[in-house]
Amino acid sequence: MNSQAAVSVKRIADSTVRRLSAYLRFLEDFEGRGLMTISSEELAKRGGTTSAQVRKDLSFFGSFGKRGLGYSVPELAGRLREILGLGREWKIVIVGAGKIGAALAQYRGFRQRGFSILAAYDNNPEKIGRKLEDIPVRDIDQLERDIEREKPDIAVLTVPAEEAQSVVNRVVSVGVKAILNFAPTQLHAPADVTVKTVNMAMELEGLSFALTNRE
Amino acid sequence: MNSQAAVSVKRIADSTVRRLSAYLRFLEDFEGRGLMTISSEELAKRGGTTSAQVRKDLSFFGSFGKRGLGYSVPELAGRLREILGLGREWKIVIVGAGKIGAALAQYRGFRQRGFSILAAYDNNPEKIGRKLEDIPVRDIDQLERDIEREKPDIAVLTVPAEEAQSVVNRVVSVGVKAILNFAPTQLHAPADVTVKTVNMAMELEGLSFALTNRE
DNA sequence: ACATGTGAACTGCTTCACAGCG
DNA sequence: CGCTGTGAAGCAGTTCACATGT
Repeated sequence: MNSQAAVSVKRIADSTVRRLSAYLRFLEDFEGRGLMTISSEELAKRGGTTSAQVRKDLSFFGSFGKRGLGYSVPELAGRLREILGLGREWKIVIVGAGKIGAALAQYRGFRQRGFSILAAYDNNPEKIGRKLEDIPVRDIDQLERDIEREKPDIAVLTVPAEEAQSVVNRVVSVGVKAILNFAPTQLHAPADVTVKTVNMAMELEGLSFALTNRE
Repeated sequence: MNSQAAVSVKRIADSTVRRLSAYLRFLEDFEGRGLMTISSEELAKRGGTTSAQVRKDLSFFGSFGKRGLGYSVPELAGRLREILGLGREWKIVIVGAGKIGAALAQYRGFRQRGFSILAAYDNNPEKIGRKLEDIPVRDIDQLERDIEREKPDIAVLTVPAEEAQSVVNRVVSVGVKAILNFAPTQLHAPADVTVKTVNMAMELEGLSFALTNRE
């Protein structure tokens, strides 16, 4: 009934997208083992959720299963890649070539999923001109010029908290619409810019809370 | 009316705890600037939420404000530290001394909030016996023995995805009740063990989805 | 017979709106 | 009067349960 792949008729919840991402990982695992079909129940068990949740998540995008049978592993994997926008290559710049920036630059998970790192930026003259693995470290003064020319899709922020908002303003001013923030600070950006923050301090405090408040 | 500090009468939502953590950060910022009181409205603006949300979040734990005035910055900061369990020192072990493990070992945010890293563990003989900054890298074979002796509160996992579940099983078997997982995989643990996962691949896919599905 | 797809019921987080109190 | 604290209302995400299709 619904032939288009990624129709967001309704607004899709963040939690749903995260689960789709998890399902895709399991499917790739199953694909590697040569399994051809999988049920919502099996997918649910792996992902720590329920079969109804799996079916509901998928139903926002179409009807990919066969009643009485389950889902075709390769087909569903393909559909999920389409839905998640993993069919194309996304270009990334890393802003901040400190410890975390360097670790990310060398993280192989990026490439594996079609994320290609163009460059890292820093203001430290010691680092500018060097390479992280095979990624050039450039002067942060070039940031806007380079972005306008190379049009990266995503900016990854690994600068100190105090500088993060100013970097957001700079990359947004030259058209970046997606930001992955590792600085432990709340960022403000226009509504058409998606910001995801990974905040280790916050996660640790969540663990501290959990350890403290259980009877 | 409610004299105890951290009474979880109701189950506190994860989202609430994350916001409390954010409020504390802002309060520390205000404290540094010598400001003495703050309203729920100001706290909300900074945190990208609403004043009602701030008041509701705090109301789960008591009545810390003064009507017509707002909150005392130092008092509220103290209360939040108490609620989040930041009054004491938490002991951490890092399992996996790869790029990310090394970056975390050197991350100053841990110490600042009272998280003290005891050691890192790896199975690579090249790394065992060395130090990351001033944190010893030990043989992962010692993991259980050391945990039983040193009783760390939190295990941070920076091992490959394939090994993550087995490390969970090992640390849980010797009493660890809180895990911060950086491996891109779904982990299963007993109900009394809190697991938080930081999954960069998932965040990136969330950005990919957002970039793909907007009209 | 079996597993999907989906309206309906439910649960729980967020927002509203105002009473309460400094 | 101003801002907190909080029941009540509203809304969104999850779970239920069953009709549907193979």
